Amino acid sequence: MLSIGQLSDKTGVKVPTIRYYESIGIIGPVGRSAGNQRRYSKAELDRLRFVKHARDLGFGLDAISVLTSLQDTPDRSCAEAGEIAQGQLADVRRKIQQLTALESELARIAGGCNGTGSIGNCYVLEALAHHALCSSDHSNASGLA
Amino acid sequence: MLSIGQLSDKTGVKVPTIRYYESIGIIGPVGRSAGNQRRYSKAELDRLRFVKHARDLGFGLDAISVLTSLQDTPDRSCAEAGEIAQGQLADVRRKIQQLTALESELARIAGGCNGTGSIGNCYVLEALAHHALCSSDHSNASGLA
DNA sequence: GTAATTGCTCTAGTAACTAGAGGTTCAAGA
DNA sequence: TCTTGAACCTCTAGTTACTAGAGCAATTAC
Repeated sequence: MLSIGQLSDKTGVKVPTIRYYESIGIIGPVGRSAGNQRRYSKAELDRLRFVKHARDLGFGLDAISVLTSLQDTPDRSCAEAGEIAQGQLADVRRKIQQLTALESELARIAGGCNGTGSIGNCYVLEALAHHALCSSDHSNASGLA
Repeated sequence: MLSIGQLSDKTGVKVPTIRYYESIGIIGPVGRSAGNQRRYSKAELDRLRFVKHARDLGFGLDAISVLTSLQDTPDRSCAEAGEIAQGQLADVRRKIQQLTALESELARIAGGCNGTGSIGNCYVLEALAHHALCSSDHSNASGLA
């Protein structure tokens, strides 16, 4: 049996995060020691590793909830799991596209400043003030950074 | 003079967001009508457009605060504005790199499921359970999606 | 046995908004 | 002028996925 600190070391998930996951039901409540401290078994270690891996791959906690609940019903079709993964892949691809557009815009804006001018005629501030100077349309791209 | 709704229409920034920006000082408090409703001038329209454009480019509100305060001191060097833009560019490039690594991993995982199997031997769930199946190291990539 | 570490619960804070309640003001038509 | 409906006001709370801190209890190593 592992303490919460040992579980944290083995998974790379921080202790407060583990407690947070328990509080929102991502991982179940777990047995306690005589002194009320959490004790984790191998099965719970595996589940947390699953959660960690999925988080690292960018899955939201809601999606992870669905995936873990799917694991508990081995007879159902795996189509749902496939769809979630496909959705996540589509998300990532969309974000890459938007970020790539932003990158070229930002490179142009940042490249226009050599640091020697004064604010009064700063290209960076000019460019930020006037969308017309932009080549691509990056509206609705917020929430990416 | 514009009402908050007209300002919203002209900038694409939603009404509650404008009030939120005012509450945190991103845009200043503004004149009011006899009935206590906000009234905006051309200068305030310009400032909100600047904020919107910078947000669309992924700048955080903290960075935007610095940039707008720079605008008010036209004599200072523009090096600071340049650094902020370079920092944002570096951020975007780092995110693109991480997302690209995630993309190939996810494509492999999602591609392993044709939706016809059952959960018991689902490749998606297998792959999520075992980091060892991954070719790249995507740890610490969370917070991207 | 004692000291250091680790654990416990609870509250509040982060970014950047969004949603809703409950009430007021404005603009246009009758 | 009156009325109606849209737009406005403030305030609180919720969102995602955690993180930080207070104040106290349990465990572990020496």
